[in-house]
Amino acid sequence: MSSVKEVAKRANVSVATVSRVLNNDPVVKQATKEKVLEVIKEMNYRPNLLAKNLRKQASKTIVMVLPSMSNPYFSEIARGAQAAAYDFGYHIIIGTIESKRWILDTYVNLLKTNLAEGMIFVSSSADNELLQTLVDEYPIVLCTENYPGIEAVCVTIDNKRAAYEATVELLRRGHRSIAYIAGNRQSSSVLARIEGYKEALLEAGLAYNPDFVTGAKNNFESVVEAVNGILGKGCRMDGVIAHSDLQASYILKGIKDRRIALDDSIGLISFDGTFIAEITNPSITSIVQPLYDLGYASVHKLVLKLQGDSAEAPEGLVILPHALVIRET
Amino acid sequence: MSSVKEVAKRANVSVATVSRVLNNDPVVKQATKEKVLEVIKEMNYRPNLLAKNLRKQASKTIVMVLPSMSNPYFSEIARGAQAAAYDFGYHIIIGTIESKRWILDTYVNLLKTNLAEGMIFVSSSADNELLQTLVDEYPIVLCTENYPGIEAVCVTIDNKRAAYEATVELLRRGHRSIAYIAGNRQSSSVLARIEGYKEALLEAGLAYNPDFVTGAKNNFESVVEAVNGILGKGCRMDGVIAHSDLQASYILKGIKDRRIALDDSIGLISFDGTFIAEITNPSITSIVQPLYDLGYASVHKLVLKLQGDSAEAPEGLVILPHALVIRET
DNA sequence: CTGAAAGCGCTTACAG
DNA sequence: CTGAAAGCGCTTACAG
Repeated sequence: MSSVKEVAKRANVSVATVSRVLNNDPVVKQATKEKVLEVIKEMNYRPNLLAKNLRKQASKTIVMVLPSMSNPYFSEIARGAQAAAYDFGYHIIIGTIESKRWILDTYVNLLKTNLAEGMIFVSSSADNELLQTLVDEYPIVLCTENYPGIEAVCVTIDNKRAAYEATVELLRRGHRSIAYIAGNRQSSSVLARIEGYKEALLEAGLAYNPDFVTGAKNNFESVVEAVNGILGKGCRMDGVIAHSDLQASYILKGIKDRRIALDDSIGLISFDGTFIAEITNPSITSIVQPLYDLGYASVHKLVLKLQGDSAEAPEGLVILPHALVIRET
Repeated sequence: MSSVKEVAKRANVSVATVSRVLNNDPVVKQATKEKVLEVIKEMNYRPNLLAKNLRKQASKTIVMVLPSMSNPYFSEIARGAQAAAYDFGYHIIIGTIESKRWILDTYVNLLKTNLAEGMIFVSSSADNELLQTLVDEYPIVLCTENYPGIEAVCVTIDNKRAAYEATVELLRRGHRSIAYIAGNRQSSSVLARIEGYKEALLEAGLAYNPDFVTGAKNNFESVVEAVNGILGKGCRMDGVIAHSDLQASYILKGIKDRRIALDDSIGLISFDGTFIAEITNPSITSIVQPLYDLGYASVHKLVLKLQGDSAEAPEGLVILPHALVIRET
């Protein structure tokens, strides 16, 4: 209810002075400052940020879009992003796309209507075309998924290396027929991971057989279908690398339900390392991604861009470390 | 970059007319409207919502706070809330508290600085005292968790009834020593559930023994400790009701890891019915909550409040239906 | 060190 | 049906 005007009147100063106190302008005389602060407290005054934002032409708000929240993979990233936004003094709006274009548009509109200053795309939340037009006009950061041809900072892990390590681990255990259940899209991370998988096989003197590689959506039926598709080609497998913990958990469930003709003693390694990998039976060996840090770093880079700190202006790839954690599979 | 002013100039009308077109004021002559719309399109003009918000003294934004996102329980609620916000033309900021007071304060500040118009508290995201002061000043809706003495709409399920049904199911199967692993706090939902559990026992002619009831935090160690706490009192149990799917999954994990001296053939029923209950082995029988609907309805009620539609002004409890879904435990 | 005044980009009562 | 003007609550260059 109260405004700078009323505070000014009560404190016997001008609105300019109140504003200066509010913004910690060191030019204000100590005594004046104290009086104003006292009045502010006494009136329980809070500045109207709607006005401040308009005047400063800045919302101090960023948005992060993710495919969904149902996978704990994304919630961890969101958690890191939230912490970073707070640390750097920004508001953050976290939205899930759920594969619906109109939802994505809602968030993009925040940018277009000045309600947000920059945006972070996690995983494959948008297509190349949209991304290109946005990158030209607004500060954008990519998290997890790089887009070929798009000139934007991308914070991710070394997917190729990680898949390489997972494959090497399975080979080390003596597995020789390793299937790769990839993500749905031909995204850059999927491609990089398959590269790493391939490299490890070749290094071990094994042939790369495309029949052992297929994609699956993030639901039980699709994963069962994917594994059975490989099996159906007459391929026998003794190891599997899965695109996510969730996918791996579906494989275990499929095996248990006899929907998949495999034994759960199969070598199984998944990406992500969320708590999902720990609550299944058997628990799943996985490539643990630094999810919190990926979210945090993405926001950090975006803030750097917003503040136009050209010295630290981030460009290109930011690679964060992953780790292979051995569990029961 | 462009503003109503520039659009007005190009269309040879006043800014007032442009604004009327923007807001679909039917008073504008069709021809004028068309011309303005054309210029808007041609200039690719988007209104600056920072200005509109200030002028209208409304941000068209609501905030929903949840304890965390790591439990899919909360992400489903958030999903419903997001959909509702879109349907009713509001922006929504979804924040997770992570048990940190400073994070909660961040979101409360959105209210105090006019950046948000109303707030939804999911589960126990705030204490009674804070809630009371907020309810006095702002439109507030509670989701999932009712607070005694706080006069706010609360959207939830019939927790007592649900726990009653879960207990009856276990009794029906012949279980006679049923433990209740509750949530951490003495919240109203926990209390209601214990009531239902108690009622079912008494109806079956069994005694209610407080030794069989204990609380646990949402992590593995705490749940193991809770179950072993009951076991340590010399209580033998053949059935367990758990506060959440996650807790139930920890119990199964504890049994498998031999940290809990029970067999996984134990009767186990959990609350929530998220996908967690499906990926465990064995899968968990649970009380399925209408999570998406709880989120959706919470936003709907809040919007009703904001629009001051006193006819539909919501008051008191809104109870949504739950369902007992039998799985393997 | 402080104040008067302009202005951020909209909307809306008022007049015509 | 349309326009001129005031005003939402701030911040900031300018003058003193």
